[in-house]
Amino acid sequence: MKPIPLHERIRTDIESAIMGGQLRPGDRIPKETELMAQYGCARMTVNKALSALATTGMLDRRKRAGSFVARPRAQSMVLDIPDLAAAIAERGQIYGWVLAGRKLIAPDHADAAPLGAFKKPLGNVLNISGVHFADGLPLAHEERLINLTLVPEIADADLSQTPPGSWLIAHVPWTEAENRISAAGAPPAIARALGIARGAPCLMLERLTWRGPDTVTRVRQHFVADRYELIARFGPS
Amino acid sequence: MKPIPLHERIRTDIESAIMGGQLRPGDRIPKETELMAQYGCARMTVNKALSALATTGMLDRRKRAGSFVARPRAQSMVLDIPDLAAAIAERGQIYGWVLAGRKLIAPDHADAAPLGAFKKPLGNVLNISGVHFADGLPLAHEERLINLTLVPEIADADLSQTPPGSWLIAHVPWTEAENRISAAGAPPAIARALGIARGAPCLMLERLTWRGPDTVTRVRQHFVADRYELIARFGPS
DNA sequence: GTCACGAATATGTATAGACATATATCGGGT
DNA sequence: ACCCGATATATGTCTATACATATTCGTGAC
Repeated sequence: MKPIPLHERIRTDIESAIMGGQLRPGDRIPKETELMAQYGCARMTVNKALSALATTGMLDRRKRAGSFVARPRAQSMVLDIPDLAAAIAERGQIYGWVLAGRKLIAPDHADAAPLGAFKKPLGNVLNISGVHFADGLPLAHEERLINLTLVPEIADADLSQTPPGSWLIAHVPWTEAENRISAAGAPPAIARALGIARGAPCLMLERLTWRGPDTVTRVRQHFVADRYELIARFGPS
Repeated sequence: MKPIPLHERIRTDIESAIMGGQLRPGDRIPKETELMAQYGCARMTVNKALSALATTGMLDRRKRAGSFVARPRAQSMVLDIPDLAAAIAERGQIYGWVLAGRKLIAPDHADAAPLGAFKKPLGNVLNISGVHFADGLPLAHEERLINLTLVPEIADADLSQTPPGSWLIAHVPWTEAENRISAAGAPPAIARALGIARGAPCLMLERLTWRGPDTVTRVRQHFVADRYELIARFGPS
């Protein structure tokens, strides 16, 4: 039917032995030559399997000592932060975006500060704000700063049709990003835009995106509390 | 000085070409035989580099067609969800835990339902609630269900000293976990425990942990809004 | 023109061997 | 007892080769 590659079989064998508890953290697993004999294959094949497990952090390999089951490290999970338009469409709702504000900020203005952390010569900054809708209901307010020096083309984009996040994801590569996730009461202006009470609980997502040493954009999104959640998973998808 | 493995150099070369924008999504990269000539090495070495890039989702490889720079998929980031005790200690604060409630729930009770999703024979369930403190200030309320069938030893643990999360992370391996992150207004009981107003915004984290097909534990934490945030990063740490 | 089939091609998997490198262990000297 | 260096050992990297497999592409039949 489907011939599973041998190196993959070795990998999953060990993986499930760890998952199932037969191999516990700190335990030593058979050395490459032993597995090689056990599976009747070349060492490179075993090595490929074990190297893969090592890079995913499931094994700890030390020369001369052997390979050991890694102790449960910091619980790092994969968090999918999708493009909002795509995420809403995927869950079968109709996406909408209303541009509320668009203005240029001089590089020395206080509001532009978050983008200027690394490199001195900062050009003009574009400030965008608007609201994301799902099935006509306000879902999130977004306020964004965009470094025009790095992304001059966006000055010509029609951001009343395409939300800036979707535009950027399709046009600008980035090398590094940081998301801060917290909760906050809705500030008056945002509460008004979202049609909720002042101080009503919101999920706040703040993302900074860099390309090399330069900050590309910073976005701050306020989600209406019970209309959105982020999901982070770990394990066999 | 530092002999960097060749396959790693090839990998980082291509990686930075993508990051830097010289290679754009959809672009085709040189075929293995070309890179092999360019670096003067065997194909296996090139293959190792490209396979690694493919498994991290940076390349899209198709037989006969070639290797292509992957389009920016769902922006998946690494979210560190640390043990609270460790996280608070790390940021230089004094950690505290107060156990508020501890009771057994019969397997057929409605409250035990979240743990019984997969496998029928569910034993007793332990219900724990308490509050985490940082520097004496309430930080988070926690309510947890623990599957006693999988973790019978915890019945004897002193959970008034050690919070259940720290105990579990040290004693129980898990294979899969899911975190849901949202915002919510504090319910009355939790608001009272945290010393905040009813309905005050909270960051809510709900985590389900499995071992194989069995649910190990479910925890629901309410963080006081301005006292905690989660950070997810992507890129060169 | 279009559809089916075979050939060309890029990647996928695997092998057997070689040398490199880090380090745990064992001796030996003080 | 302690420190130090030699040695054995397990992994790390790389090569040259071989065959498998999935697609694309071109060719030819209809």
